[in-house]
Amino acid sequence: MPASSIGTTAAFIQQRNLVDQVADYLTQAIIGQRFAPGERLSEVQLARDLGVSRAPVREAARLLESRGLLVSQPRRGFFVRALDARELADIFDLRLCLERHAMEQLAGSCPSEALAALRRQVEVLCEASGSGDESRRIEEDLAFHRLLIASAGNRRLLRTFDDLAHELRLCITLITKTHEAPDSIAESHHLLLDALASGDAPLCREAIDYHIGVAKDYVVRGISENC
Amino acid sequence: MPASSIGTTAAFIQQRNLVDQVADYLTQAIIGQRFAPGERLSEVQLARDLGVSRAPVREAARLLESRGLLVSQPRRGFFVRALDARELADIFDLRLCLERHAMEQLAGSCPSEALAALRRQVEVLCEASGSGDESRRIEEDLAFHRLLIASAGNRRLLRTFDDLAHELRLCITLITKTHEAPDSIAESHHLLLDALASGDAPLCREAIDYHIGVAKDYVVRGISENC
DNA sequence: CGATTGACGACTGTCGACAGCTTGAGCAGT
DNA sequence: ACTGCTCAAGCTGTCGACAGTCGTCAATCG
Repeated sequence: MPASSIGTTAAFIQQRNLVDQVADYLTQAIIGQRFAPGERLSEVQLARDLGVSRAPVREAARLLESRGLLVSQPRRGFFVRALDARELADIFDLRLCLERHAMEQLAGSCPSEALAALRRQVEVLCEASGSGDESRRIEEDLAFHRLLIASAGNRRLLRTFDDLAHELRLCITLITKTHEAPDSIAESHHLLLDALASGDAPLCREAIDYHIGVAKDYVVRGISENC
Repeated sequence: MPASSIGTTAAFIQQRNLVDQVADYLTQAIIGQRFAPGERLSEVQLARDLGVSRAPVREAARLLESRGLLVSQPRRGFFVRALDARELADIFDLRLCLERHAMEQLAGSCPSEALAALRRQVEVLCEASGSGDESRRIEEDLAFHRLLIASAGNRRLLRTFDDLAHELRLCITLITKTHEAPDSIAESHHLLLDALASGDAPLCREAIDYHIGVAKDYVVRGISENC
């Protein structure tokens, strides 16, 4: 979805399920910081702007609420999620919890196809990292970690990660706006591959702990400096 | 601060909300097996039966979908979630992931008040277990594990557990309908307390692994025999 | 001058209605 | 008897409208 089309709001709503389109629009607008954190969103105004009725707007907003991008107050409406340092730390702690579980499970039995797929994704990520397109780098990074979780074979775990990924995408994007990400991030995924290949569970745990720890420090420090 | 006053008052006031009432009704109906697994639910018919319009029914159904009690297909509507053995195993695997994380974290630093609160909850659970009220026993059991997660201090982790708890409640209730739960279950929570009190991380991990493993075996075996 | 109250405006919660899609029954043809 | 088609009924997706509620701000009172 080209970022330019978001500006022409009414034209953008033309193709699929209205709810999904509105949800995509809202997601992009929040990620792109076109709504300020904590800002109140009016259903009627959004509906007017997008040229649809309130029903799909309301339903899309509930969807984003379940994804943690919006919060609602009864009879007051929806507000853009404002993340403080503590919530951010909680998000990365949960992320560590999920990925550590996947890593430890894969340490025991990681199918060679899964490892190969992860290796390919790291290559894609490194290439995206060199392209200078920050948004693409973030997506490929998330895609790698999603693949890691998916390789563990637990669909419910994957669903939980996908839920969390929306919040991750939000805070990572916000930070990247003001802080350059170090180039070493993409490369550091090789350490995860090495740990998986070794089949050593404690090493896998150590690798993912370090990896997520670095990312967490990077984001939490960025937030603390900004606000 | 008496937890009862604030909790019940707020709940009572928000209960005026039609969406929440419909959600409660649907939840109880699904848990109580008044809808068959996989059964299609018609928005119009539910609205007629409950004497409300489709809007709150639709919104409540989306809420239950996000909780994993319903699934939706575009232009086809909502269906009662039917759990197979694999999904059940996935649910308990995720539960282990979350609780293991909380236990390992608490092993390092478990405030004495938190440990005391957990101890009290185990007593409540044992008493409920002896009362013969299966529904109450399940709720007190879930309450203990919720308290365990909450003690770790990560709100995002707690939210994830709360989401999962609806699915847990569903499958545990279904199993309990046909299979008597062994009395030892309530008592076995003491092992978790002992592990926490010891402050030994590997012991904590071992304790929760065993505890969730027993519960998982109990439920998965029940499902396999039933279907 | 500060606190209180009451009216105004905006918004959410809820409702009934309509169009297009899905489904299943019934009919025609083989 | 079986397969394919038609069509009617029911359903979801979406819409516009109304009523009750909340925040705001000015007028009033201590």
